[in-house]
Amino acid sequence: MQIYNTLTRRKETFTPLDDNRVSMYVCGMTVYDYCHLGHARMLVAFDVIARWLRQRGYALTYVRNITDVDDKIIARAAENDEPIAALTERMIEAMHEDERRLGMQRPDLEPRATGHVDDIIAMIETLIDRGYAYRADNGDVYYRVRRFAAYGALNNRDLDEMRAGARVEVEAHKEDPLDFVLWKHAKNGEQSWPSPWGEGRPGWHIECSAMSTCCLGNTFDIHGGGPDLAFPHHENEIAQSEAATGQRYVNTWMHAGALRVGSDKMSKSLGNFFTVRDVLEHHHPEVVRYLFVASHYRSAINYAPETLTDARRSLERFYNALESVTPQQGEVDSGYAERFAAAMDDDFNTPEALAVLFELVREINRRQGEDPTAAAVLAFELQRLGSVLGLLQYAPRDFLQGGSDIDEAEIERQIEARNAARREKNFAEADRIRDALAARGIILKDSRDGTSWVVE
RNA sequence: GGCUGGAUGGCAGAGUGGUCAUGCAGCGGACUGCAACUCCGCGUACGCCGGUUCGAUUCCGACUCCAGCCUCCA
Repeated sequence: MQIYNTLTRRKETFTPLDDNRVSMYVCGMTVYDYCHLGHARMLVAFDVIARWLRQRGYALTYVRNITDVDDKIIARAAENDEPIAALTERMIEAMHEDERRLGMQRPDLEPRATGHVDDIIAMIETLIDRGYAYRADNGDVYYRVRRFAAYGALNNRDLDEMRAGARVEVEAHKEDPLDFVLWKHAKNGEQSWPSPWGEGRPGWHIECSAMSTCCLGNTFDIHGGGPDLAFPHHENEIAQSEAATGQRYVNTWMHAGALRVGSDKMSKSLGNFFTVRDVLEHHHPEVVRYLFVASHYRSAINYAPETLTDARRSLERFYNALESVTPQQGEVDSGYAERFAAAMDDDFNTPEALAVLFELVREINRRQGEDPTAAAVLAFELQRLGSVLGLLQYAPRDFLQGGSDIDEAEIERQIEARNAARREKNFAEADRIRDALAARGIILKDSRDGTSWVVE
């Protein structure tokens, strides 16, 4: 299997540290608001990656953290006038619901920052002991970036050049503008924990170092995250962990591509985001998932509401094929599965894998007439491979008819009336009924077995 | 300015040194009472300029443009 490694900027043959066991840590959400589509894109990307690693027979431990202590959480809780824990619990629950609806498998572990404060403090103490961190006179603890020689390796950055262009605000307590905070001293009654440096709370970067090491060990196989985390977050994690343990931190770094809106990245700070729950009001969850899987996980996706309409049409092709056959297990040409696997083995090339599935669809449709059994067996294969991507999980009829509050019995009555008219060769009346339904977005499909309908 | 990545047919989106991506949309045909679904067929796509090569969209170099990161962000 080949995986693109951000660290080396090339595809590499993937070899786990421990035989067939794979350890993967992905940076998750800061839970102060609902997930938006950009988050969903990243979550789906790593869901597919996790699914394929397991499909390939690896015993995967997938860890994704939850950041439940942070400036924004504190600010939002104050804004809402609610306790921090109430806000974070609410958002975590919402996130899980979004995930469930998007057909995601849950990570094996979801450590929370607040549950690992002791580990965080211990790691900071080690860093101080080793000279990589210092307590400033205001009670903050900072990481001494220049002390870590390899700093910048993940992003191919040179410290001095960064400094030249840096718009780092003057922070009087830092020894160097590049230093970043490990422990923040508590200000007037903020949520805080006792520490050797006084009451305070962890900085953002340290929690991931502490939790990943805690869950997966000093060195593990894969570390992933969104496109905007490579710098500085992941760079800082490497600095913290390798300074603290003296060992290599991560072998393979993976970053998902951005989701853009127009020409901008979708982000909370730009305010141009669509929440997952809003989008799911109008679109089937699998359509959203298809949109992401139809692009390679590393490339940017330009989101516009129309892109989901296109995605739906493409998915309909799959479901149209599945609707007319009853999938059935049996001997099947392994060519499709092999090409599908080859695509997925090549850095999780889902667009290529989908192309194989579309070819499978064509063969199913072609065979239907003369060899229904072969078609049924191929349909089973289609569903099996689709499920690896988390697709084709719905009953075809439900997918094709879904999406609105329709009175099915009433539709059936209309269809019966139309078929009666057709039997009497009263095509004017038959067409009138069909057009009336079409005006409501309901499309009829006549076949040998009768008339079915789908929502446009 | 520095660092990364990108520019493929109407749109989306893979890929490759020399016959095919794939999907949507479009066009022609088949099926159908007519449609829808489906099937068959069609469209001289690879940003620009050089170079290497028998041959480059694919390799190399320059250029133009776009995006992300360099600050909290998935």
